[in-house]
Amino acid sequence: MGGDDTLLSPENPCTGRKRLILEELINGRDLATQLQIVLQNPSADHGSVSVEEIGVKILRSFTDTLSVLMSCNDSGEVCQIPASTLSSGDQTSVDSGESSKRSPPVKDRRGCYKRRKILDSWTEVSPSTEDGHAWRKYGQKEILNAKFPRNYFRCTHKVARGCRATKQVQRIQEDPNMYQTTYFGHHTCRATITLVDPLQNISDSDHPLDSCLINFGSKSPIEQYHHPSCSQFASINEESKELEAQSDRLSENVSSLDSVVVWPELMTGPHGLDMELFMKPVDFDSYFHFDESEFI
DNA sequence: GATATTTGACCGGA
DNA sequence: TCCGGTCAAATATC
Repeated sequence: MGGDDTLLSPENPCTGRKRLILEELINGRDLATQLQIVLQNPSADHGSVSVEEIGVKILRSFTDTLSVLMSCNDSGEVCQIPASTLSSGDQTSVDSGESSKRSPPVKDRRGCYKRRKILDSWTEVSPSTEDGHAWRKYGQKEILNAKFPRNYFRCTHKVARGCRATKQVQRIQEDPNMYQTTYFGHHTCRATITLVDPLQNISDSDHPLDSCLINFGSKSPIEQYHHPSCSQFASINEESKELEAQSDRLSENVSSLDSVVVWPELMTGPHGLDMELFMKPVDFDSYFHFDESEFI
């Protein structure tokens, strides 16, 4: 429990991918530098390399990186895309393969899910279940040998923005005034507004990991656990709601890049990636077009 | 009418 | 086979 070092552990299948990601990012950075030089001195002789060629290479680099990231994510976390969203109306075409095992009524799809793997989870004990996020309750279950039922919540923006964050809340038997909340997954619905500040915290701090602790302010839980990948993203203060409104619009465009940017370890690798690349908000869409549908 | 909650059914891992 | 996690229809609330 506690720190999730799965990303760093040797047996983690993502470790090799991380190396690939790093290599691709470094390659992309070098190509971008090369492009910058060419653009700054268009008249100079840069050999046979054209701007278009460099651009294609950069695009390919980003595409490869995203591909590796997506494959890593798929292996570690179960994607629970509802059949309705996959088929978008044409259920029979999608169902042709799986339905051979069992043919439930099309109307009743209850229980059709993949159980979550225990990854990316952390627990908090707090007198309040409030954490600044919008949650929607989707289930309640009596737990064996537990006095109180367990409540299941998912992010309100699950459908709208594909946010897969969920949590389980259970009152503590010994102290009914306290709630044990177990979080699963990150909020991708509003991660974009925290892209700059948390990373700056990391860079400014003498102890980068300290900045990964959750700060709940007045609602601070009695007990906190380190979140595997800087769980400050999971809690946003109330005063940030105005920012949130802006980020909501932005997140629809760049949510697919969240997992790329929030990796602090990418900035501290042996290759010494340029921190500015991550600190400054970059409008990638202005330069590169990503077709997210390719990864779904 | 839209959104949130309740609750029984269902599935899959242990 | 049991139990925990999720789905989705029914119901409640705004």
